[in-house]
Amino acid sequence: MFTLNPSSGVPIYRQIVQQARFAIASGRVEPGDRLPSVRTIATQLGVNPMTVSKAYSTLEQAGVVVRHPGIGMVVSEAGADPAGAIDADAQALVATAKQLGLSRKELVERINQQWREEWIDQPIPLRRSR
Amino acid sequence: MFTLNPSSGVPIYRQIVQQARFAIASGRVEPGDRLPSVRTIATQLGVNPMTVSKAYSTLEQAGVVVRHPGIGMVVSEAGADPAGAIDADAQALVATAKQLGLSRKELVERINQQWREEWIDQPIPLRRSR
DNA sequence: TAAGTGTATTAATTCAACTCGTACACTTCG
DNA sequence: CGAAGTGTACGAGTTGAATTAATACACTTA
Repeated sequence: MFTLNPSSGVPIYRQIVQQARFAIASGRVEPGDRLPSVRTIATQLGVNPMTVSKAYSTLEQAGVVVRHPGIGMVVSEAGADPAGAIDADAQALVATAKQLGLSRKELVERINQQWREEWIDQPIPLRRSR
Repeated sequence: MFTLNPSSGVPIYRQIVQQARFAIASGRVEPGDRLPSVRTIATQLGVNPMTVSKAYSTLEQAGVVVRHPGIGMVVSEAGADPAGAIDADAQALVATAKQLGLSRKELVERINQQWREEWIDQPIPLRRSR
């Protein structure tokens, strides 16, 4: 379920978080489903269980999964909504914009402009099952 | 023109950048105006000229000011547009959104929602002249 | 009770960010 | 030209957060 890209420079636990999020956003994993156990992933990837745990904690804090003691991490209903994943970034952006006296309209305009631009590098090479 | 807040934890050069930006956004400094020289500010704040230079380089890269060799840093026309100050944040947000498969419309929707919400704490205690 | 969950604690390491000292290239202006 | 003013390249020191790991623990299930 998870694959590491050691040369990417992206921390292991972040790669796990992103791949889990993507698996959910793409519908490959649905609300109510269990994510693989910490030790399963740790063994598979050859990393420490704590590293996986940190990834799971991050997901839990983001509301993507719910911890079920003795059972594992289960994808929450709200977790299926990818919009929640960007709330932190969005909040920071809006705060800065307000501080600078930008109007809501101007901010949205800026977002639209950014949307159109091309990207230099993709964050993580994900292989979509197709 | 500039004041440091040592206990804020915000790096010196960033404080300079932000205060300069705000001075411009508020109209206290206008396009065509010169910013104080590196050494003037360095002496005033008791920091190294290079630290101030780093702040100025940041502003130049952001298009807020233009370097005039032998003269100093001059506020550019485009620099008066505060929208440029949020480009970095906006870019990060858009990148995340795209990666998660959000549509442009959904992203904007989220921004609008954030805009309406109240804030727990203001990022920087700024005294608006009123 | 045995085997499975996730995690608190602690420590080692790494790495980027930040700041500074110094010397330099450059432009202006008398 | 030369003095006095611009900003900066280069190198080094320090610090602090982020990352990962080893180990032992609390908990639930069956």
